[in-house]
Amino acid sequence: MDQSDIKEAGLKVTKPRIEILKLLETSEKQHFGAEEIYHELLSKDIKVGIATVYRVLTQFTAAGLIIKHNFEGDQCVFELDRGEHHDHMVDMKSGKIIEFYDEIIEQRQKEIAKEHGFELMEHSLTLYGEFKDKG
Amino acid sequence: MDQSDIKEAGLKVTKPRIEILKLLETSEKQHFGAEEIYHELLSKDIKVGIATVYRVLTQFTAAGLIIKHNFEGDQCVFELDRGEHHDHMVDMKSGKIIEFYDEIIEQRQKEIAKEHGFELMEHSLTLYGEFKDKG
DNA sequence: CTCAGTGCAAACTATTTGCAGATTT
DNA sequence: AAATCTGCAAATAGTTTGCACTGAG
Repeated sequence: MDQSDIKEAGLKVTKPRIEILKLLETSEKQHFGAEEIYHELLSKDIKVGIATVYRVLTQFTAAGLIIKHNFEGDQCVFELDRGEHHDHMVDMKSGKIIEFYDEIIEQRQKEIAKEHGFELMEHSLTLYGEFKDKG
Repeated sequence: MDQSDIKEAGLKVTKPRIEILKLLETSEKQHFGAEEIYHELLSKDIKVGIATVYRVLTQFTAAGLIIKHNFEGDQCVFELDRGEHHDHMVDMKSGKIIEFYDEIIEQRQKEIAKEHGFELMEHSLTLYGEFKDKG
């Protein structure tokens, strides 16, 4: 359950932390901006400060509970780290984000890094475009 | 020459524009942050305001003369658009950036987009890590 | 001469931080 | 009780904008 993840991260189990993690775990939507999380909580009558949201997100990111993304645009986006790496496709009209994983690309990245004497630590691949309507 | 590119973009040929473009065209370094460009010009006794640097970079980006990147971290990075698409490897220690291009990855991206009914407009692939010393 | 461009300072947006009081353990 | 956490407001960093003046065409 939520609580244990928080505890294992060396953090006290507090309301804001429980609620933020719960939101990320149980929402259909997977990607949230900080302000978005903040408003989401407020709308559920959970009182938090935006500063706390940012602090918690930073701590969760450091603890590896969540992942922080720097997509195009001004604000960062967070998602639960479910342990399975994936990349993203971002719909520039609707803002919708979907995930994908491609073994060939993953492999090539490793090879390219190796060819360049580059120790690969992480990578970010994002496709920007638009989902075509299916009907 | 510089001037014509600026003119073709529908912009007047002014000192700040000429100098910013020249810097990007002639520097060994290919990637610059806005503040970095600003200080680079000041150090050459070219007086500009930081606001002008931002405005010019925005206009050049809109005109397709340069490309704006959102790497990890707080600030955007600009580089001349030499017309050849490429991705980046960023050394997280030194900040050094090198470019690469891989046809296999490019192809896979197109295929993946197609499979998802996604009209691909642009993409961003960045590898983060560290260059290993060669000696 | 006209309109776009510039510098400055003020405004903004996203995010961070100091601090005193509140909570977790 | 001790240490961490929180909310608030103030501070930052990067970037943008309003405005009166300057400069390109």
